[in-house]
Amino acid sequence: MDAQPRWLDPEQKAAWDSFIRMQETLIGRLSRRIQADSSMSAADYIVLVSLTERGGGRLRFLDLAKLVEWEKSRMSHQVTRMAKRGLVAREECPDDGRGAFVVATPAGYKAIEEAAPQHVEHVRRLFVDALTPHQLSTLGRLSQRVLDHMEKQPD
Amino acid sequence: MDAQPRWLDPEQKAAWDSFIRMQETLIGRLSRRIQADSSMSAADYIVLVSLTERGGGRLRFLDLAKLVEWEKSRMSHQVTRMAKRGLVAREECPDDGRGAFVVATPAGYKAIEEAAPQHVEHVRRLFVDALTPHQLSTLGRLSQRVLDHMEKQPD
DNA sequence: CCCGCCAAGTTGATGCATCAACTTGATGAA
DNA sequence: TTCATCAAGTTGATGCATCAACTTGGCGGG
Repeated sequence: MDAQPRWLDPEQKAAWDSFIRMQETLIGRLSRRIQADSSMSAADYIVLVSLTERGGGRLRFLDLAKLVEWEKSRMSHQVTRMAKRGLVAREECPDDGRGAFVVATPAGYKAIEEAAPQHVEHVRRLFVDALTPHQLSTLGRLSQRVLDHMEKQPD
Repeated sequence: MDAQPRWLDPEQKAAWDSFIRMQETLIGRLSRRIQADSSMSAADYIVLVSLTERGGGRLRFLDLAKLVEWEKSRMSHQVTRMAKRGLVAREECPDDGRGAFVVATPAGYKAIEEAAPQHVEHVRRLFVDALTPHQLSTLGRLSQRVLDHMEKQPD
């Protein structure tokens, strides 16, 4: 009944395997580094970077969620945890009774300002420095191409 | 005191951002697909593939963990969950009283045999088909290069 | 006005990831 | 033999991710 599965050919499979292993290793090492260097999680880091650098330290809940491309539920749980640790605070929105702002606290600013340079160093050391500038830009271009392709595809 | 942080230059940052977004989107969509198609998690899938295709359906615990490059604790929890769902079973090791085998059950085989072709189709559709063969092999080569580089780096 | 609908955000349940602490069995040296 | 040590695997605690169900407030039409 079914068509034969169309497996990847050896070259395709090798490329896919390398990509997957690289990506897992890299992300794993970077997150563990963030944790160890700053006692923040990778999720904390992303949220604080977006909030402070792109949102000026204060954003509506859903704007923040869109910025990092997270579901609102994920963000809500995350903000709850971060608020418990004092990295951000929730504030009411006067314009919209349902709404909420997320605000970076001074401790949040301090944490991100300390963590960011270290994180960048690790990105450099593990990733950027592995490639020539030309190779790096090729990898970026190919990534963007895959992204563009995915956006045209159904889920 | 500290040296100025050496931020990424705009080209580097663009490449890094594209890579990160691509990788997150891709992995996210593929895992959700596996879940939806087969009611297995991505973790279940990886374990079953390794166990059946590379381990002949039966492996010592730590061999399996090494194969997928997981910590033993992670694998132990995962095997517990999978055993509860009937995908694998634990068996005692006669040679080594501490040891344990992990064995794929018939249900495990059935699950992976149904899931694998669909998964490959999604990898093709989202990733492989986004690139020309030449681009794909370039991406594979660059990934491998980053991997090799990371292996030489301390944690 | 009021009612249905939608938008914003929360909550609870479940599964996954990680770390540290623990148990138990193998092993080699005195 | 016996003891210290190490290897194999488990367990518990905690935080993160995802899904579905829920609450509350805004909004537009009758």
